[in-house]
Amino acid sequence: MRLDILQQYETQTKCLVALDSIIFGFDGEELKLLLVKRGIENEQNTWSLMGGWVQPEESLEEASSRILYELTTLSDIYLEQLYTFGAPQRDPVERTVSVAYFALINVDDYDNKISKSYEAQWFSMQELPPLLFDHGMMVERAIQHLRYKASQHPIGFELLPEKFTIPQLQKLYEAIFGTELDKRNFSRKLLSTNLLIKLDEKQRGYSKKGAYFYKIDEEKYQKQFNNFLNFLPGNAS
Amino acid sequence: MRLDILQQYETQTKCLVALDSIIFGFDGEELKLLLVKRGIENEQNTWSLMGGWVQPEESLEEASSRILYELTTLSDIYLEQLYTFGAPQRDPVERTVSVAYFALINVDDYDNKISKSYEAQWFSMQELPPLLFDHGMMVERAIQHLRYKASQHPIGFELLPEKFTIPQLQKLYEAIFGTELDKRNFSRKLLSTNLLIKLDEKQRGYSKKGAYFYKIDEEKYQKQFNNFLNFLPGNAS
DNA sequence: CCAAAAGTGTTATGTCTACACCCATGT
DNA sequence: ACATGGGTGTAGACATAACACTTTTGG
Repeated sequence: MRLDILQQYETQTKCLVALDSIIFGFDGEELKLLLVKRGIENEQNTWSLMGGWVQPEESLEEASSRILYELTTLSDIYLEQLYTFGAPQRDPVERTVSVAYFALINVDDYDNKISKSYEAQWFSMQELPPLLFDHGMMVERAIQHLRYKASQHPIGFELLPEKFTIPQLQKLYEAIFGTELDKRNFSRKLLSTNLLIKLDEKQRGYSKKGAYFYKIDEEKYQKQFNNFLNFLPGNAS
Repeated sequence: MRLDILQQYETQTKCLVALDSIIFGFDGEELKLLLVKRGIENEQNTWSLMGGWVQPEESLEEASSRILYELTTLSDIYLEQLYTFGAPQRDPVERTVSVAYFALINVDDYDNKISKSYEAQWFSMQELPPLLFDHGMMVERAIQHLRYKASQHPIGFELLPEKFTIPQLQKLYEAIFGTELDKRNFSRKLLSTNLLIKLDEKQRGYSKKGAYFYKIDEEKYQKQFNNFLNFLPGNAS
């Protein structure tokens, strides 16, 4: 029996194992996706998700943060495994199983630090270019998952700067769900979680009156990572 | 650029890609897990999830149904990708990335047809033996996911025979959530979905009065695979 | 002073929860 | 006739959804 099993290991064909990151950002108005240009075979200059290979001594999580760091020089990013894609012909060069991770970053944190070695660009979710391989499916699944997560967990904050206003947050949720929300209901629901701390400072320049900044109550946020809100808008029948 | 990329493919280390199935069943009283005995190195006679290797020409989904079929001779089983486990040392023999799928089957469908080549056995979720590798983590994640799914989607039916009674269904949900539910609220909520069709036939033998059988309205069930119930019990604060 | 966005309360509606009694039948 | 599980209704609490006016201030 023991030998049988060890022989089994030897006779199996191995696959390349890749990672691809669906990187969402928010610029205050629109939900964005970060893509890189990748030339490969006759798909030269196709836009693609940021990806890489898993290294012998690293876990999948480690690999995906490393790859994200290589592109953005950001660490401590919200990163979650999404789904694994392994259709035999998904990569025409060679069979590759790809584990997709989805990441949320604040566009402002990123913008300056962008590594020059990648041709990377933010795209509006409404105007995505054609994507490499099955990356379109990955993005589709990621947006679904983002909607679910945002409705159940206070995950939306990950996409905003440390200090943010309620109207900014509302715009973010409107962008994620592709719908309009009532600002009175929105702010009441949100504040009722007691996860937001109101600051004395107001946002200047955007509106005349100015909106108060809030920050997150990190402590409660960590503890209370369940039982959040039902943010599904009124017209979700 | 093109050559660079192709070279990259060649220089990457490949991994074994395995599949493991978390197979849930329900016997009318308890939620069960189907495990197989697997002797390997000094872990001989350890219980393990049913697993296998992905073959060169098959997708991950195909591989997991094939493996499930090999064990149960059942096809058309509810099967969903759960998570991919890839810690470098998770399999001491050789680095293996394992894609975990979770499956729901009706214990009655299975029992007779069980393939003799595997030493397989149903275990109560309360009395699981120690499991191989990181299979315990897989099971933990699977039960969490089952709870989520069962609360959001009419997925519980997959674990029951074609004809079932409301009390059976309630027992199933109680087993999944590890809690007691109010039968009046339960049946009202459930029937309000209009996904159940009441049959003329009554269950005999279990109770004196007998409970009516229901079956699922397949058509609606397929269409309405969203916006199901909030089944979280009253004490879920 | 006016335009533009911020901020705030109330009411009606629907949903959820808790709870208790009668029904059908096999023994 | 009685024990066992099946089946049903209601009232109070709570959450949601719809809705409009006042405030602030830069230009």
